[in-house]
Amino acid sequence: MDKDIQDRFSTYLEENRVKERRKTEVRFTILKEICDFPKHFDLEMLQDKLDAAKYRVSRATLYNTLNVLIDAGIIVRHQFDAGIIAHYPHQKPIPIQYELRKKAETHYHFVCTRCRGIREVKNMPHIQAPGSNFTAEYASLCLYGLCNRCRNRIQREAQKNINQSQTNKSKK
Amino acid sequence: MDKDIQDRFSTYLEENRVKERRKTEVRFTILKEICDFPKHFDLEMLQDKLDAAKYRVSRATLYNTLNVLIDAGIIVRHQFDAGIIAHYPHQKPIPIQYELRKKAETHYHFVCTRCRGIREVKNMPHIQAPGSNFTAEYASLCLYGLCNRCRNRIQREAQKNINQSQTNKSKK
DNA sequence: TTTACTGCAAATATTTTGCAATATC
DNA sequence: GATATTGCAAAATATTTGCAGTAAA
Repeated sequence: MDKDIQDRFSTYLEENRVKERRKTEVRFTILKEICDFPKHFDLEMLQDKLDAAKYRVSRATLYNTLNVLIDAGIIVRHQFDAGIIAHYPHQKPIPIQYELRKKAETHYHFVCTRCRGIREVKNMPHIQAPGSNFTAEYASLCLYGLCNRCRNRIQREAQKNINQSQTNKSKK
Repeated sequence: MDKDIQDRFSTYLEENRVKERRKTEVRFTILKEICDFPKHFDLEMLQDKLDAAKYRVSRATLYNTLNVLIDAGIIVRHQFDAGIIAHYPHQKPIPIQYELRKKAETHYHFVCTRCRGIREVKNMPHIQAPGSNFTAEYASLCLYGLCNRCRNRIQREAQKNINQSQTNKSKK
């Protein structure tokens, strides 16, 4: 499976779609590490993984390689907090995530608006685009809402507040 | 319609969902300008619009207000180039776009992978999420592909290349 | 009168670029 | 040998924060 992806990347580099592209050890090593991630990953995770493998790559090269891989159609970029999640002070945005496109195509993403957890949901919903004159190559669907844990937590907190206000009333 | 949105913002500010929030002239003025945009807009466009209205607002306040509006469920954030568009040197990413949530819910977005144009498509495709145990509040669907103009342009260019290589052959 | 909001400038974070050295074709 | 890639550090961008002054509750 990894082999298949490496081959596809090879073919892309041979194609010279954008300009002449070269097959380098750095690019294939980065791709190899990417293939090992079970889910999506961010830049820092990738950097750490390469460090752990004692393979030093500069940040600039990492950004460049990720773009080449995106252009090759091998990985996709996700920005999961775009949408309806506000960025408040001291609450850092979700870093941009990357994922093998092959994997991304088998599921969709559910983002909890409270804890910001990202859950992969296996069954891709059926999307039926109405008659239109463009060719969609790729669809990105992100659902926002509350995960079970946060929904329960909110309910418990609401209950606690009600209890408290009743206690306060009886004091008066 | 604007009135309705202003009222909803008012209600949100009174609710103190996150912490105490205050109704300020700045916030309502920004929202008023936002309501005027026919489509999505980015931070710079909003800043320019406020400048044109001779209304000075600092950048920090603008970011803060946008987050408050997102949290209030009045606007949504879009990052249209997350996905399958590579960021090459000298090719700036599409700036983060904002849009009235009400508007966003009536259409979806199609992003051309070549010219990066964003087209709103009126008919929202029917999305049927399979049985799952979370409550989706909002769905963001982005389709990537080639717009008609770019598809034609690519075809023309391909044809030109074929013609050229034939001319070269006959020279030899 | 308490606490949130605002503007400003500085600090952070993120991504890109210019250039010299290196590797691929 | 010509040109793309890489690493490094500096630059450009984008966003956040600290703080002092102002305004809303």
